[in-house]
Amino acid sequence: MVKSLTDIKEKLLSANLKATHQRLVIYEALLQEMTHPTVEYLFDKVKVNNPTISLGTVHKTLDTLVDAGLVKRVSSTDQTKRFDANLEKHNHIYLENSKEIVDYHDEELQQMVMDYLAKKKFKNIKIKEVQLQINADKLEADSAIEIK
Amino acid sequence: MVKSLTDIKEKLLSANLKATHQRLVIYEALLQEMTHPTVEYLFDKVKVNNPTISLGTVHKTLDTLVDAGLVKRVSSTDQTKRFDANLEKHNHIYLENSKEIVDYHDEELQQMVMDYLAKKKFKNIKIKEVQLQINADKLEADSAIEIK
DNA sequence: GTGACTGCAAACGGTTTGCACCTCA
DNA sequence: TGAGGTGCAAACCGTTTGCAGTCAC
Repeated sequence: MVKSLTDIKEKLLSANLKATHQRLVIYEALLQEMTHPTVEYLFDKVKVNNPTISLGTVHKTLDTLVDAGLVKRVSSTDQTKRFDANLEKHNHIYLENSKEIVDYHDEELQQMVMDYLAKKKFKNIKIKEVQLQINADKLEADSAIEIK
Repeated sequence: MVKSLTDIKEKLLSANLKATHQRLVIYEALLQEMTHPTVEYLFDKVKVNNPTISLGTVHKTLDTLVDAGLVKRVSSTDQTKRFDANLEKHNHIYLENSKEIVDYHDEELQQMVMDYLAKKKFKNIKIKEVQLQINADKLEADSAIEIK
């Protein structure tokens, strides 16, 4: 899942983007994140090894990556932008008591819901994708979550 | 679904909130909305008949209503707060091009997904509810959305 | 009457913009 | 070398805050 710098450079070039140092490190930083970081968070992370990078550049770069389809914006309840480098369709399990957010991949479920919705007659809208938000409680405080 | 002013007053009082004129009209305006309006939108709507109301009051009132559990905040991809007076379990259709968020009730779908998930062996978590996020585009700019 | 609420205006904070300089292809 | 990217600082805009005046109970 984690890509090498060469792979990332490849990705950028094939999206017709110049593979600048800033884009490389920002994209790399986002790929390493399992959570859905804010711009500020990525800025702080990247600044450690790239002290001259500017916050505006991080904003612009992330917007560029989203436009290029390399990265997604996720919706959130705070007013800050959050990003996700995981392009695979996946669902989120919100563990309310432990406040964790776990990814849940399930191709079959995805397909089942899409098929169901396709049969409904939705007028005037074109469905692009569905994402399930599962609210749950973790039963044993310190145990790992096992899915499937 | 749309409540009378007396009902709304009742609601406010039973939540230990003073039933001020501003709260009444803001809550009423939100209850009438199907598309999860922003603060600005509600402000403009309410200002027509209440020209002296202030934007800050709309912000404070909506926060108060959320704290009291009368209203929900919905997550969105823009940076503005959006609200929902519908407390029933339901799914959201995010219309990406028009930036609207529309409710989608579907008991059958809800049940189908819950049944599917019940068959999976989730270790260590207890599923409480599922909510579907449907990303879509509106096909005709000024048309109403018709579902089912 | 009093504590809570409103309206106003200033402050705040994340995002965007404009522009001179720089750099990748 | 030139088109496009970066860094910086100012502008922007939705939200929050502080406070004097007002209102619901």
